[in-house]
Amino acid sequence: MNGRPTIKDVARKAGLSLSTVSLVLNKRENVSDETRRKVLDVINELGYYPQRSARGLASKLSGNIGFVLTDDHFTQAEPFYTKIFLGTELEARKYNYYVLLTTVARTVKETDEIPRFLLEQNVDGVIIAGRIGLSWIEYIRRFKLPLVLIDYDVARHNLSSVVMDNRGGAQLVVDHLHKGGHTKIGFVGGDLDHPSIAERYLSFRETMQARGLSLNGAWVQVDEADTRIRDGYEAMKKILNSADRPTAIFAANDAMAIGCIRCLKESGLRVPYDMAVVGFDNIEAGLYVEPRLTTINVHREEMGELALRRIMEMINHQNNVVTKTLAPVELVVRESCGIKTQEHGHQIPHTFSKQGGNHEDLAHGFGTGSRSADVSVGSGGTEHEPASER
Amino acid sequence: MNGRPTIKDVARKAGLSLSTVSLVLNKRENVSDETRRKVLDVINELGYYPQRSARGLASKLSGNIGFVLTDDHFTQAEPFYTKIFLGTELEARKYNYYVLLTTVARTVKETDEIPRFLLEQNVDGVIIAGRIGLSWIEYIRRFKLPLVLIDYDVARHNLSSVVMDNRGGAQLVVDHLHKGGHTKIGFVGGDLDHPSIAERYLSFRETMQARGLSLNGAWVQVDEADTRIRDGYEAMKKILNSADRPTAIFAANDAMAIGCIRCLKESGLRVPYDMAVVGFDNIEAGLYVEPRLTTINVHREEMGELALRRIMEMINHQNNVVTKTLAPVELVVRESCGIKTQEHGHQIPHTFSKQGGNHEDLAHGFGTGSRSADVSVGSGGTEHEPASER
DNA sequence: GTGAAAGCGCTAACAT
DNA sequence: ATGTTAGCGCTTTCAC
Repeated sequence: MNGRPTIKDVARKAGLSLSTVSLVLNKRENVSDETRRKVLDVINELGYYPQRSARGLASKLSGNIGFVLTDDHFTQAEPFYTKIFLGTELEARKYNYYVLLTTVARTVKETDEIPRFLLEQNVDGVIIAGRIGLSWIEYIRRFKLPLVLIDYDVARHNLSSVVMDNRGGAQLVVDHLHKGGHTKIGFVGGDLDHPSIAERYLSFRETMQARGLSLNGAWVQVDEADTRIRDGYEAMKKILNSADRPTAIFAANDAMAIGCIRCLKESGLRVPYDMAVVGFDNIEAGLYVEPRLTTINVHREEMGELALRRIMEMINHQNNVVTKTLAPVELVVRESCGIKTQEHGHQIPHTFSKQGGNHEDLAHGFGTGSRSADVSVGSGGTEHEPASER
Repeated sequence: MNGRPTIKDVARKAGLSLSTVSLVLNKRENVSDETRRKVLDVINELGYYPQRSARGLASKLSGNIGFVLTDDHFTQAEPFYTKIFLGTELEARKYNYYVLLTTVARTVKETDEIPRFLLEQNVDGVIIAGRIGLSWIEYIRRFKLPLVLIDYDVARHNLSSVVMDNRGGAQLVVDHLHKGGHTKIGFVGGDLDHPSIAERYLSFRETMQARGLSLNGAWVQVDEADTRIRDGYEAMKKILNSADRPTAIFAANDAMAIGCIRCLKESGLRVPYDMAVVGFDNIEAGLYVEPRLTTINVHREEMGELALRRIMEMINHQNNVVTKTLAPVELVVRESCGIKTQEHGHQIPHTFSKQGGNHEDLAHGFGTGSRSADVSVGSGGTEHEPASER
């Protein structure tokens, strides 16, 4: 931490004043090209880097962004939020910003620790990722810092957010099934309080109607308490009880879809031949069910990136307009939707993103011949196994 | 970011000087109790918090620790390093330190980005977690910052490290199998360049000898290129080719153990009845194989904690003695080792309808997502149930 | 376009 | 035990 060159050294060696060097450092316009060159040369020669805290103190900006995550989200096996964080971090480098990651309990309690970066004015903006207690959002708002939510939103708070295009995704699913010949499509959901689930559900209904497909109440089960495997299983059971059955199920997320598949298998039904199933989220487990799950994918890193860019805009331009950013989604076609059945050898329609194949590399396990040829979009993937040498 | 009270305001309101307030802030001894009380009261009243950058500039300490992780480690599904990071972060709060998480490629390339916190003197110490290119270690060493490795070590670099007790773990495994009546124990490994794998292997040999158990060369397969499922599968195949077969296999990690189990099942052998299998690491996937895997667990958060404490010692006391810290491990007994099953002679229930499914907690993003990774353990033999509700 | 000077909010000698 | 006084390394008016 010692003996490293300071801006003073640069100024002296360049035969210029501190302020001129500072202007160059901050990429201001009013510096002659010649001067700029000279300063840059000296900086390079000396291996100079401006020191963070000094900068922060003088500029009133910390150069940090706070990234808040509930602990359960951070440590869950599905690396959803870690990837979002990674996207944010990578993007932040371009702005020479740091991301301070902190986890919190779901809701603020009196006794709880408040992220210190708020109290110490150590961040210029805050990103909150994932569903979190309203109390946290309200608490953090009071600091009057630029704030962006990722993968979550609260209608009544009018905050900027980056969420995946849930509506678009639901539309992709319905259209895909429809094109595949399905007209009797059911929906399985739960926890409609969650904005993402609610949007998927609403968009499902809208798209069905827009395509002239009729909705059957018995095929739509959205009253489950949660959106986990068990809930999907239970919802599927109810649907199977109806006299007339749908030929395809759209599950509000992959966990529920997996539950549906289990239920169908237990009932002796074959997926996708007797019933097609499509999920949402593209979690890794979707690759391990049989048949592998057709689902909707979103580029997680991109979401983190978008949020960071938005925050930086707010910081740099005092631009506090509330924006709702939609991260594009794509359909990942695997076996569970039954469009390309091996029996009939149908082709996969062109409308599907080629990038879907990228996610195949999540494939787990190794081919010992047990798995039939992949029916997937894009190139075959590299195999990937759980942590070996970590 | 404005109008917040400064140390000046506190001093004025308390009728004291700046330095006295500063002394209180920094918990120095030479302040009368009365004065301290008064200052603390005013601080509370004003809601004052010292500002990070100002502190940093004056004290020459950034108040940050750099946490370096290779990107593949960070985003892998097994939340091993995220939990270590979490442990570090939680512990850092106690010291009022921030942890700057950054990911890097495996090895330093000329074109690569160097973690900026090094260049900007924005950290007081660095933690590197997981196996990483030597070039990185060498590069970072040059900054002369306190440095601690987690879950990795490089013999010739004489660095402080926190690693799990690999030798102790291997001993636990051998002793457990031995006590269960096994005397013919095989070992499956690979990539002996990895210090953890090498230690497990060496300790396996040592313990076997110490217990008077003979080693059969045909039962020890450590030449696989890697330590993944596939490698375990191949190694197991070789062992099964030997005329005389062991009754138990100790795999160098869980991935390999899973490979062993697959191979055994394909060969029509029953685990644990025909062959017991024990792994190492306690990865989640070990809960989803059938039978569920007996393994060695380490408290990940604790490892992160220990490293942070060590770094703080180095920073605060200029204590640069090199220390090797062992994080304690524990045996997690499940069905694959056959000990418990034999004793109690019960079947292994493993159906969705009864247990709620192994993937019950895969729900991501939304939903409750609580994954109680409770590892109830001990050679005491407590049965460990996967996180699932009913 | 460049320089001089005044801080930013804190810590750390050094006095008292 | 408390106060005085310099800075820490940078940004930012404001002159010129």
